[in-house]
Amino acid sequence: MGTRTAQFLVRELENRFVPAVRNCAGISELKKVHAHVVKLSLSQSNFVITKMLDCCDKFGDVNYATLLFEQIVEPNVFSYNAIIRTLTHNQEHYLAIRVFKRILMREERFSDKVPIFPNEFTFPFVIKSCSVLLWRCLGEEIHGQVWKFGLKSNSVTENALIDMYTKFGDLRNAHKVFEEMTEPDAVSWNGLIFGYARLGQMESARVLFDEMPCRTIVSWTAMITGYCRIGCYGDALDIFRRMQMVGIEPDEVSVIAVLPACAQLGALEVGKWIHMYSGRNGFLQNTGVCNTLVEMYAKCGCIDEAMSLFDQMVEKDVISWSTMIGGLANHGKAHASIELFQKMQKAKVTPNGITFLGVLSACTHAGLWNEGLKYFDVLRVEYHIAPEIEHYGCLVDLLGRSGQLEQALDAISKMPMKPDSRIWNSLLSSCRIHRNLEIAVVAMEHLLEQEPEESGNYVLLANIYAELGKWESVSNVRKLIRSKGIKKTPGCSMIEVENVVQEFVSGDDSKPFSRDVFWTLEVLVLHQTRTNDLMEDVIEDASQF
DNA sequence: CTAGGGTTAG
Repeated sequence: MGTRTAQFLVRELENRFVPAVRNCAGISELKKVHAHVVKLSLSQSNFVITKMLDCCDKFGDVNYATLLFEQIVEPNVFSYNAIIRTLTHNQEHYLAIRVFKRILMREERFSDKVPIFPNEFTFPFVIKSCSVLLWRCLGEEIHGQVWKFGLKSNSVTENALIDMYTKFGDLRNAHKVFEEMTEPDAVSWNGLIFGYARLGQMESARVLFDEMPCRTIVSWTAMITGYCRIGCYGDALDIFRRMQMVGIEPDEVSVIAVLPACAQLGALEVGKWIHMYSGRNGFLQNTGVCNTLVEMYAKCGCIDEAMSLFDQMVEKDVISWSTMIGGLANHGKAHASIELFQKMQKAKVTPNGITFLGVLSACTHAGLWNEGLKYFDVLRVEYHIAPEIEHYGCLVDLLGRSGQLEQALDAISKMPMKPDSRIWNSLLSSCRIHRNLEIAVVAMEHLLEQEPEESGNYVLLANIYAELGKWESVSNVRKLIRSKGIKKTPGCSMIEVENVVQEFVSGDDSKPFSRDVFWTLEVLVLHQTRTNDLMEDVIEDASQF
């Protein structure tokens, strides 16, 4: 039998494994196929191993992939690429780069062997891993390798470089790669747009967006995300509408991107339309779409609608549970929120730090101090979550509101991070409830040190003095505000009324119904005689109109 | 035999 015939037969044998590996429904099935591969002496076949590595990639089993790869004595560029791809796709970025380095080392150390050069299928993943790790000097080194291996005009590689530099916040080099491209495609433009969006520089993003010749749905979505990131939700909605006007049908990702804007603006009608649209197009199978819809309904005040959508979801992840738990807590339904958390544990979904923020705030709102303190321990001891500053905020809230002000102060001093203004604010308002001037002064000192320009802090201090009947101190604080020339930052909120999103800025009388609003507010205030001090300024403002 | 971009909870 000639060599050519033998090669043909081996190839034939290898090909038979392609459908077998492709049809594997999980890693255990792949292991069975692997057993056959070994039995037929094909465990060194780069072709078959590459197919199996792709399968590991699909099911996210990095360990098995590593095992498969490490037993090949002579990997070729296909198997190297497959293992790097698997590692990058499964967030093992450091390992991906280690394997890449092995290709380069091999070239130096085994010059007698068949050389292996990284190619256009290697670099996009290596560059991606490098950008996730934010490893700048390595990124520049790899950029050099791209030149060395003659890939500086491969568009996928160049686009990966653009993406990498924008992730580093290095728009200069991103532009440089872009300008050197012979024909930048949509991905290249989108890379730059997203780079500016990430930095919150939406004017620059907008210039590129208007200028680019080949806008895709990804470009529109990048703009929506960017506007949401800097809080320009109205602009995000505008872009979404314009996208539809030019005839682009929203997909799952763009729906997920625009719904937070609806939630923040209270644009319920748009949100409802997206819900219907998602139903028509089968998007409700997508957990992310449902998660953002639940969030939107909760933020727009439709907690029952949020709950029924949550109940109907085909698959709930940790975000779904956290959103619903937090939504219930924000609606004052503390017991329902805590119950749902217990259901989540029964459903064997592991909560994370954000889940506990919802639970803790529910406990605070319901006055379940001890329950809340218990959960603070549960998150640390049972789930090994390192509390972040927001969790300490909840802890200070729980201790403070239950009147344990010394313990709250003690907890703050034991925080592993520097307490910020929100922490001191929380303590301060607890001092006000429990009329503790001593600790209030401590909190106030820290607060004014951090935010000397924030007028609200002085108002809060004045209110505490007022509640304690120290009228002289009250007028001293007011004088202080005036002498420092501190301006009040106007409060602002938005709500949808008859399909139009209305923005309210405190003290603003330009709306046709401002009079009614202020009048209603006054009625409400009259019912709140105990908090007269706090509302004093509001009434003062209102009476001008 | 293989490749790249946009997405959700505080």
